[in-house]
Amino acid sequence: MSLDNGMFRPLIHVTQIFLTTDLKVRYALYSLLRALSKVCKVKNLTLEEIGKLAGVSRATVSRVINDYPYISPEVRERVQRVIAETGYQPNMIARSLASDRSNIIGLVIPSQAYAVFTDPYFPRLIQGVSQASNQYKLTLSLFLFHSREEEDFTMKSILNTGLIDGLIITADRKEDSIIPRLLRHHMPFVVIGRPDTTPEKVNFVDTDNVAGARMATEHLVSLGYERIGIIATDENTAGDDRLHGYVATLEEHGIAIDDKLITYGDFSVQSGAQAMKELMPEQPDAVFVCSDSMALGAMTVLREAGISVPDEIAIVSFDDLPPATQTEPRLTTVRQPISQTGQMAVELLRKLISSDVDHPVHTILPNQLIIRSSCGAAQIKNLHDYIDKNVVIDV
Amino acid sequence: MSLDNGMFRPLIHVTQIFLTTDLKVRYALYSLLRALSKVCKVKNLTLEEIGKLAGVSRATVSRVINDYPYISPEVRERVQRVIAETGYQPNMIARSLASDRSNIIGLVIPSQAYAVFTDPYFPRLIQGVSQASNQYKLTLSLFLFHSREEEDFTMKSILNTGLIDGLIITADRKEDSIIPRLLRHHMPFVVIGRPDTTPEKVNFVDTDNVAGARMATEHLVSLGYERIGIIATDENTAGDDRLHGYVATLEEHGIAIDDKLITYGDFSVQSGAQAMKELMPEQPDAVFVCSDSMALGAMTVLREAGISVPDEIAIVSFDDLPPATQTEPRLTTVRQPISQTGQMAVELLRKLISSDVDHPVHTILPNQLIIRSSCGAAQIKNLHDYIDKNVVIDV
DNA sequence: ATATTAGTTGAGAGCGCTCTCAAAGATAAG
DNA sequence: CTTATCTTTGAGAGCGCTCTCAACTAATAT
Repeated sequence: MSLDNGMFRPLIHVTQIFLTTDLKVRYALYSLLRALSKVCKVKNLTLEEIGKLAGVSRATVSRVINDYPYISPEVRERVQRVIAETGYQPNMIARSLASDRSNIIGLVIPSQAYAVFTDPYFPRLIQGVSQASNQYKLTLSLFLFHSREEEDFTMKSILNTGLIDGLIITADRKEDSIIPRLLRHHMPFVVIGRPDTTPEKVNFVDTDNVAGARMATEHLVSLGYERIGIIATDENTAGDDRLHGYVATLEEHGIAIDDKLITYGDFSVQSGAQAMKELMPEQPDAVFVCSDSMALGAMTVLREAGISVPDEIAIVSFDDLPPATQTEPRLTTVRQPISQTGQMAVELLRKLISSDVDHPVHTILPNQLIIRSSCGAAQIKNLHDYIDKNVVIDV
Repeated sequence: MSLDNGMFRPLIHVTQIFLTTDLKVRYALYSLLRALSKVCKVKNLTLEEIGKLAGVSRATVSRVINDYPYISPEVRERVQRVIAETGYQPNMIARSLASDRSNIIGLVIPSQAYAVFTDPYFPRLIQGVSQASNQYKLTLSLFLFHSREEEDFTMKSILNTGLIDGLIITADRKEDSIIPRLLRHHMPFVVIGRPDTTPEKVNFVDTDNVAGARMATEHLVSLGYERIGIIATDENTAGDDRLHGYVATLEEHGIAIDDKLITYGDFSVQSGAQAMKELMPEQPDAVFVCSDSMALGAMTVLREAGISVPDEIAIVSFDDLPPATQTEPRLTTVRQPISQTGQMAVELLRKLISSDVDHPVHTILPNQLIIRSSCGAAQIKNLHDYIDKNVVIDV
């Protein structure tokens, strides 16, 4: 780039300024450089230059930075001082090229479902993944897709350009999952939520949806409810597992399963409202709603119909996200450790990337039942009966 | 890595397989490679190897890929065929190192405010940014911070390691903004929302909050309301601008500003409820609530108090996010083009990165007034009076 | 005493790309 | 036919790191 085209553009790169061997001159040049950096973008220092400043070779500086043993204390100290003084940080891209590892992981959300941008579940999950990424000095890339062509194109580049070390997949489709493709490319990845196909070959982190649904249903049964409906979801395995937990619990208690009491939504508020409208003619005395968002919709419908919660119908939901404490009455719900799920996924992915894992790992995190007002427990039962590590009373 | 440690680990890297000059042998080797790739991770092809397969040099392949002119049609065709057959994609990291450009941009959310993970505004914004990033083949990195130390550390690495080409900043703090730091480092960046300090030096994309608030307030005034309250926010410039539009409009109509009718929230549902409780003793006949989320909280409080919307109090809000159509009555609200804001930010950032922009650019996108039921317009006015490009009637 | 080992450093060869430069052939102009 | 210009290609020098190898010193074993 010549100086005359676009005078004073903030991109004049200054290199090779440290080639002189006189230490005083070098330090003078460094001050100059610092002054210059106030005006324009100055090229970052390199290992070589730090080496020159510290009077050692590039290799030695690299060793100090990467905590290799076998460096004399004096040299290490000298190099570290220069690094501290200059604020040097190694160029990630060069490092990636040389080490064949970018320290960039991707969070992929293949589904284009409306709920992905609506349900507070995802921000929370992203927060957990982000926090763990920061902690482990990984750069987190986010991949959302707005059409199948876009997904196809972007996935191709993720898999072939070598930029991404590994992936975390969430909200995958049941049909046409992207998992086989990842498996084929031998890309390290962790799925959040139980994969629908070949879970045995896949590393995943999930919460114990069956046990969570069992707790919720058991709670309703123990409170004496008998016509217990469910608003499940049929587009993902979490919904399947929760439905399964519900069915199993009722059967254990000898309560017949009534298909008319089983409805489905898609995690959105509207779908919860819709499902509750389907359920009302069946006159359930309690409903296990498989997400807080759907419970929000369901409760709005009940209020409009003048049906009181929990007096005429009890509600227990799933997630324990902010909406759960903003309803009237506040929701009894199964708390998922969402942020922790994201963190565990990152930790597992790290192990996969460094080949520390030989066989697929399945991490299942426990859920808790949070008892508030929507289930009617306060009116009926002595709450002290519920003292249990998996139950929190927050009436 | 030796073969005997951890047999068949999927990381055996195969290189230099194309060194032979006999074309038939080379193709045979390629088939072998493909078979091998079913079993283990095979090193990606390189420019050099594609060149060998096409019988040209690395430089020529690079030219084909980067659409340089001055390539003979036959050579271009031949190279493209090899690329298509092999599915070759250039290694992004090597490309970044050589070109000093990573094509990675960062989305930074410095604020640790609760609302960031709660207000549906952010998912929508992220969606817009992501969509434009995909479109322009940029990789989007997400930077959320959970503590000041984490922010400090991560920003340092963003600014010094050369991984990130440019940043999009949103939800910046008013106090202790990160903008000066970015300016000092000459990092290309675009702010979403008007920056509080030195906006003249900063590239930003914002929606026209003043005009939006004017439309909302004007609408309420034109419907005959006289005691018009506001739930603003004081932690960011969007709130300032909306308050400003509200005040200006009332003054223009000769309506005295009553400080008791001005309250503040923080975009959360709870804060909206809280503010409405403060407002109720003042008996406003209409309230301009500066976000849908806060309007949600406000309307819950009103319903609990048995105050009917819009019969006893009219509500107009801001955002037009999903909650706006899920309330009863549905919200009259100022629609922000949130996704488009994110897209514009990416487009502007691209220009900044390639130094196509000399002076700071300020893009202000127009908002629309969406008239639904919560303002009482349906009962009072002939809606056809509102035919205007900035007004949508959706009663 | 010498041989061996451990500790400490630098030289230098990559990683897979981009981009400049020069060379060679083709074409147009004199 | 020569000279100038345009088109087309390859060689090769980086980009800023990592990592192997070899060299040298100092400490320990034989």
